[in-house]
Amino acid sequence: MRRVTIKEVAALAGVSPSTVSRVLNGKDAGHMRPETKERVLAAIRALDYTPAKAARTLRKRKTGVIAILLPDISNPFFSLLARGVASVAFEHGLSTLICDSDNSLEKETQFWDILLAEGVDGVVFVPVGEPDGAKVEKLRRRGVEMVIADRRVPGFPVVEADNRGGSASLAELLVSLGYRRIAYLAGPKGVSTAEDRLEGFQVALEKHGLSPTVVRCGDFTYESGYSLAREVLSQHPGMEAIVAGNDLMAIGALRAAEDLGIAVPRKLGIAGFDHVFPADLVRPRLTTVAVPAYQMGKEAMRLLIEGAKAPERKVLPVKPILGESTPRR
Amino acid sequence: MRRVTIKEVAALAGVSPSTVSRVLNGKDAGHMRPETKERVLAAIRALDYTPAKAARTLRKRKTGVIAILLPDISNPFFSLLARGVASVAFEHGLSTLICDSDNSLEKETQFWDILLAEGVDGVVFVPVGEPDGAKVEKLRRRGVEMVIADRRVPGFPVVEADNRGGSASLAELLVSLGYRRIAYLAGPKGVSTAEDRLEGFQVALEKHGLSPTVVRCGDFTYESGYSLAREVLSQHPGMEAIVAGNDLMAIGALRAAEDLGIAVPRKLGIAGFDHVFPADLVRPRLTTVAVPAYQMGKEAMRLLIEGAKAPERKVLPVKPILGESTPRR
DNA sequence: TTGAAAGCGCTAACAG
DNA sequence: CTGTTAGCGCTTTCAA
Repeated sequence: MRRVTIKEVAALAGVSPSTVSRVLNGKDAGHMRPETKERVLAAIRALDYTPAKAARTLRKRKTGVIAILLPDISNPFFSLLARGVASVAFEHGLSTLICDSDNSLEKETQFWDILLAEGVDGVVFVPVGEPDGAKVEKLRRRGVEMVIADRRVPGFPVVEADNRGGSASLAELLVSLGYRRIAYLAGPKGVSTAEDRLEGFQVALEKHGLSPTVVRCGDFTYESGYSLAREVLSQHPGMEAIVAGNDLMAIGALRAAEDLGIAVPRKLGIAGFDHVFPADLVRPRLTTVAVPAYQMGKEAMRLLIEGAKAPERKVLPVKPILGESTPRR
Repeated sequence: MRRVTIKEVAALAGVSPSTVSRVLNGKDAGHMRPETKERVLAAIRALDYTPAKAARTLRKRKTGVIAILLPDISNPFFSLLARGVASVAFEHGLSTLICDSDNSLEKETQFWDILLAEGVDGVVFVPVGEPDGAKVEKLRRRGVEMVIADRRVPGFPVVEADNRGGSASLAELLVSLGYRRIAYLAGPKGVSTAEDRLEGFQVALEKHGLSPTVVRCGDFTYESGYSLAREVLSQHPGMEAIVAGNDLMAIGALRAAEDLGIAVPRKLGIAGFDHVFPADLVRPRLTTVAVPAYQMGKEAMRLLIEGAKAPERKVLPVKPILGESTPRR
């Protein structure tokens, strides 16, 4: 890749490289002859010069690149979150490296080394499960800033949704609609999002002297929602509602009910969490809890920029959405 | 960001930096004492050393980073495509910079400068519309490899779907089902994908002495599908089918019909293109044409790696999917 | 207000 | 088989 260098620009403008560098970095405040500056700018334009970031990085020890490491970019929740991160990064002149760990802890671990080599200035991290402690510790020692999004990891700043609260409201809603026999299809163990939602739900039910009739664990995918729901519905014929840890699983459950000939919502209520795009596409429309994924990405990136001054934890409000998958009374 | 350097490793291993470098780059084939190599490896492990990519880049004039510049990562078609690109890049030890132009030509243009500064080795490019010729030409002059995906740009290697063929098959299908009065909601002008699909459809209809009753242009979003369909359906009460340039628009049309109280498929047939995840979620399930987005990403990345040796154009086969949104007869 | 010089961490000749 | 040397393109003292 042939490059125009700062030297060539300097030569054309009849100045030294340092002068060009000063113009490039805005370090000419007041004390540079406007004429000189103009000559430099002209040379830059003439040669269509773009400074090499690698050289700059080497010198400044800052890459101007941040990474977002997440489980699956084709999951609408995460792609929205990623857009939020990228938009704030872009505003601050930072580039965004999107790293898709493909729901694999192993791949995630490999990425830590890549990010370290890449020398990213910071990372917004959505862990697959329990992250590799040693690697993460190494990053921290090396001074790479890190903010966790959507899920908690002890000892790191985090931006998350009010999962317990949202889940509790959802439980209240279902109870008020008259549902009693409820199956809960949770997300994966060890993921705070999944656990908070389940606990929030259970605690709220207990206040009414109730508890989920069945609890099963899935992995937040459409497929796991489908198969768990199928299983639960065949084993428990009188089930009144299925509540899933996220919308994708809830939509899987909806399909399972459909395939089993169980009418939703007449015979079975279904609810999810997240309010991703597909939740409004299915019929009946999903009852769910809206989580501001895009804003979560933005907030996470903001915390990353603020660094040490930032709060250790930011909780975003959520909002229950009453769809048509849970009418009754 | 404190860094362990190659010098420190060399010192600990009691060798010169070049020796460490040789180990790092596998340039020790045969002619290095195994014992020396072992000492170096031990030192690397002891210090938990990771080479600085910036320095390497500066020296080798290769970053090991490729970019994928696309209109919207939260569009399921593109996020799948991006995953395909990233997976092949990962296999080859390349990092992937995902650049979301947010459907804006201006932002897209800004990205070209960023990518140039970043010094990416190559770009998989899904243009928003007609790309900025000057910028793209500059990239090429600077030796940045580029492959276009999904849409054609004259003069660049491209991986695309058989849009004309797929659209023609779809037209045949609809005709055979008995549809005659058909509205076509096309994608944006100037985008080859949109134009090919429209033309393929028209040509196939003409063979039967037919042509679309109405043709409108949208922008491939759910919203544009919704509003165009609403308009068309109110203005042309007897319309038998709406065919959209992609699934998102088709789903918008489905919602419009729903809101207008027009029964699909009893009163109106609807078809899309792409076969993205949501197409199977809506009811009635969408009749569409499956485009292998993930594979398209993979192929694009492969072309990028093969470089000049690669074919100039690769067309991926598509497959019509008969859903429930177009029964009849 | 500007220039000269040193060096960020690495690799690639060229010696030895 | 391994070390020495000279940069890659930029920023940043320090001096003028």
